[in-house]
Amino acid sequence: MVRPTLAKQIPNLQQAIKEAAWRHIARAGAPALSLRAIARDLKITAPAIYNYFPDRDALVTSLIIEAYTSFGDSQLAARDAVPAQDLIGRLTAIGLAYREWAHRFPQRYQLIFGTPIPGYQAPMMEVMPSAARSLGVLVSVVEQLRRAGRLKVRSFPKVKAEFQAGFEMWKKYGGEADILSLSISMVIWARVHGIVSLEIAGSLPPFGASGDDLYLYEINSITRQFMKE
Amino acid sequence: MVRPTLAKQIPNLQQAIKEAAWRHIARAGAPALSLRAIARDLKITAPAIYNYFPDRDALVTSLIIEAYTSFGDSQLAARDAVPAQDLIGRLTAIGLAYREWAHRFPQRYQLIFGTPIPGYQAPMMEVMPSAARSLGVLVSVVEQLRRAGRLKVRSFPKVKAEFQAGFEMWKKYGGEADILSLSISMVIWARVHGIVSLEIAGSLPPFGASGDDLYLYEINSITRQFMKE
DNA sequence: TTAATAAATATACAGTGTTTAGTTATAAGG
DNA sequence: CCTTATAACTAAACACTGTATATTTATTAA
Repeated sequence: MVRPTLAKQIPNLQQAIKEAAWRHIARAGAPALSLRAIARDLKITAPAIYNYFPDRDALVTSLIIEAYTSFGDSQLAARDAVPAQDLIGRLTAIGLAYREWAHRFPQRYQLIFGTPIPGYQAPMMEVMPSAARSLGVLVSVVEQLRRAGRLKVRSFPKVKAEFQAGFEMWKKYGGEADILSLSISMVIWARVHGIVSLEIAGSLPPFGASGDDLYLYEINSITRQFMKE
Repeated sequence: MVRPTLAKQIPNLQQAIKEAAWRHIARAGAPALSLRAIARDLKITAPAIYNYFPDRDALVTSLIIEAYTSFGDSQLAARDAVPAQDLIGRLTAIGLAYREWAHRFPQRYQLIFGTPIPGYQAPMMEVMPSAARSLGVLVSVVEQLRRAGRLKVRSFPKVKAEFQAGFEMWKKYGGEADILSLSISMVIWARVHGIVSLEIAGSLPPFGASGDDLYLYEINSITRQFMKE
């Protein structure tokens, strides 16, 4: 006396729910995500979704993890497409891939790095692995530059003492990296995020012929300021 | 046969609605803003608000303009607190004031620069004046540096041709400024926004004893990279 | 065949923004 | 002073939302 099959017409409902959610997000943005609209799409009732996700936030968390994974894949692919010796080339490549992914999936970018769902706060414990994997690509390249003695920083602000612990957690997921590498990665991330988030919000006009000249300028500023050679 | 007074107990309902809205935003964040909750606060019914704002988005727009004004005030005050001769000092001052304001009013910062209201898109025509006034403070200092021949840029990416027109609009509001000054202001803005937005979202740990060392580091990076002397 | 059970539905509740119709209060004109 | 025009407000309803509860359906194992 156990369980019946889950599927009638739809073989994998859990997956189908997420796919329908992505369709809605792509069309109307993350805030417009509605369980009832998803249910209508799949010709089921809204409470049926609760068999696969405890509540709407859990669905959103699941989507965020998927987005981080997609983002991380593109970061890894960009890094590994450049020879391991060419660290500056790798840094540039992941920088460009960062913007490219964000522009290809602006709604996903806002889902991850913005706060587009009203009362939602991402549960760090669940999201951390996929988040650290994606942002860890940058850290890994910076760390290798540091080990090669090619970091051009005389002094750098230290993380506040009581946050050192939380910072150490990153090391677990992102591979063994020095605090300095993590800190510099944060600055780089902030700079890149600054431009990309304003671009996506439509607050920055496109610079240059293909609209990415300002971004390239910043990527070069970063390498010139922080890296030797 | 004309019009009656608008107020019974509440002398200025329009203002009272906005104040109640700010209270809710400060407590629960912008996405939690609810016309019915505001109405409950003021002991009126929700549709009564429609006598003062055509819809919820109009109320939000009004709040955004108020926020920009408050932000602009703090920018102007910071700039004018430093002697006009000390342009680098002025640049540093408005940079610090930017972060200070954002940390004092994180909800307002997200209201302006994030996208915290589900379907809302700010109407540029209405918001532009107050937005340009506040961001124009940065532009004005950069422009004065340019006129003094103290901009350290060999080449800088140009704004895409078809956006030149929209860029010219900024000049109307932000005072007469060269396109180069506007462009450099954009980069500076993006860098500052990158850190501040991540800080406010809780994604950046505090650096240094008072948590602003990383920000100071970036402000100095900006002046060292773009300005002479 | 029967009993167990996962999965779906039906229904309901409390909340939202907004529309419509009707009411109230005020101020001016005759 | 009293009527009338009208701005401002309320009451009720509509179409939504997420979610809880109870019930039904369908499947599978005993």
